[in-house]
Amino acid sequence: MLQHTENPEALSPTLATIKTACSNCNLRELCLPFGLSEEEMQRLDKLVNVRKRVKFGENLYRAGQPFESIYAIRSGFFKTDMLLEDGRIQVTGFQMAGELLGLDGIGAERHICNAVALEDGEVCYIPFSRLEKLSREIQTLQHHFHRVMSREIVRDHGVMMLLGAMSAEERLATFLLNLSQRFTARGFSQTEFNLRMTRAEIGSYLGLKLETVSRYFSRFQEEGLLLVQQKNIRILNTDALKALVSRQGYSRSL
Amino acid sequence: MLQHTENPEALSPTLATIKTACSNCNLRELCLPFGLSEEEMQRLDKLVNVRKRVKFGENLYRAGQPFESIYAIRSGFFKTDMLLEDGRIQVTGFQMAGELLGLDGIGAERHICNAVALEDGEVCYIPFSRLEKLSREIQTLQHHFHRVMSREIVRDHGVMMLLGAMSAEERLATFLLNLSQRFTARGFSQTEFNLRMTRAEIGSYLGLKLETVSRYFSRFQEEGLLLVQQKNIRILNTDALKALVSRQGYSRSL
DNA sequence: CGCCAACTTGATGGCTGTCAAGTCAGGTGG
DNA sequence: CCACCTGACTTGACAGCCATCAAGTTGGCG
Repeated sequence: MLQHTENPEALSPTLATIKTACSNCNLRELCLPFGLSEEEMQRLDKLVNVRKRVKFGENLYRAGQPFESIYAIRSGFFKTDMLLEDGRIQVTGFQMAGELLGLDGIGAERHICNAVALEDGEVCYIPFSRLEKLSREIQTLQHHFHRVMSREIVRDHGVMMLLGAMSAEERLATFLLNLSQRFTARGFSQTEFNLRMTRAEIGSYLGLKLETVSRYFSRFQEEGLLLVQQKNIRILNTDALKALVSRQGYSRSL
Repeated sequence: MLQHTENPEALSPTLATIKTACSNCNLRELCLPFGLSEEEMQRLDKLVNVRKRVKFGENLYRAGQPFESIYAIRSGFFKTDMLLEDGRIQVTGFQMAGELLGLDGIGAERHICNAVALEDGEVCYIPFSRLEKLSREIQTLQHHFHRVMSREIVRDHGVMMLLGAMSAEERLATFLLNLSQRFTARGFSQTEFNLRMTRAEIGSYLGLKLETVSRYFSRFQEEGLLLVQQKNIRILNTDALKALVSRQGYSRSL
């Protein structure tokens, strides 16, 4: 009941062969077409011509598979994760509409992580060699693509900060604020949303165990910061959450 | 001893604008020119025409400064770090010859982290807009640059795995093996090297306190895996270190 | 209706942080 | 040349945060 409350037309008719058009996409300001002229966007349209539905639980790609294209999320919610030989898993990110998946595969021409749908959704295929070709021709596209990759690096550094320098409480507060901000940017409520991932997945991403995640959810609720009902989250006191993250007077440490 | 050697005008092009030539550089197989033809490399030479010395302790760039170019390390050893408002620091990486610095700045046209020299060295300036122009003209260069950025993302995911899923012992072992491997790729000894960074910097990078780093160095030495003399490290048993990292029978966790 | 996965909550323990001394190495000045 | 100083490092004692183990609860679905 809670999975599909926020779909921006995710339930449109049927098959995977829907003709995509960046120029009509309501995500174009968030996604790859950002900043392109009408004519340039139509050239991008020709490149991004396959859209594919991905169902809850499906892998969009798996580590080790040959890399051929990157994916723009049109709707839905994804996670990426990596495995260690001994079975340990690290969730490396959660992705939502307008974000790109698959950038990790360019370096080795092989996907490095797994991408799994956490709810039904749709992605646009962007064949990478054709994207490179087009971005040799359209400077704006080239530059924007570089910015997207760079921002991914910056995001990862933020996660390193999270994992390396923050307490469990701070990590969870940061995580919630980040989700809130990204939902807001997509026109959803700033204060209420559904988590698509389990406590264990949140924990893995934040370097914590699921029990710890659960405990801090409960504590935030006791303190009146949140209202938690399973996967439904309502933020009651954003400022207090923010204050948790960069608490003053904390002993500065290297 | 290290903090104040920073030159107040470290970033002004004081000196030594030695003429660089990628085509003669012994790092060209590691660095940006990888895979280029003679003629293409000469075009890259024209772009990468400023080389700059950076002394121990100097900032190559600081968070917040406008982004204009990326830097290829010709010699020396660097760290990058980020600050939180409350003063906490996270070291996000250590970089050595042949690696690129500054990729984080593309997205916001402003540097996001600080880059500091951990020993005297030299970097090549690569003005970014000119690199974009040239990579619109040379497909090989474009593709190689994309691979470099993608590999940076993959490296960051590896660090997330380190910080999120590994014990202190495993983190330190992984760190040493990674350094060893990178020194080897540069023609140095696989088993003996000098750490350029302090225990505190290692700790920050690994999400540990300096005392913990020190303790595990001592323990590795007791167990006959390492020989540690201050910053000088000799690896005595590489296989045992590797075994520490992916230890069998460890309870698999999500 | 009953099962199962996801989640919550409690009790306990261990890893790593914190605090505190003390050692070591390198650089400086007498 | 040596005493001294300082920053880097080591080591010990102790504490606290979070992991682990273990029930028990909830909600969705067959």
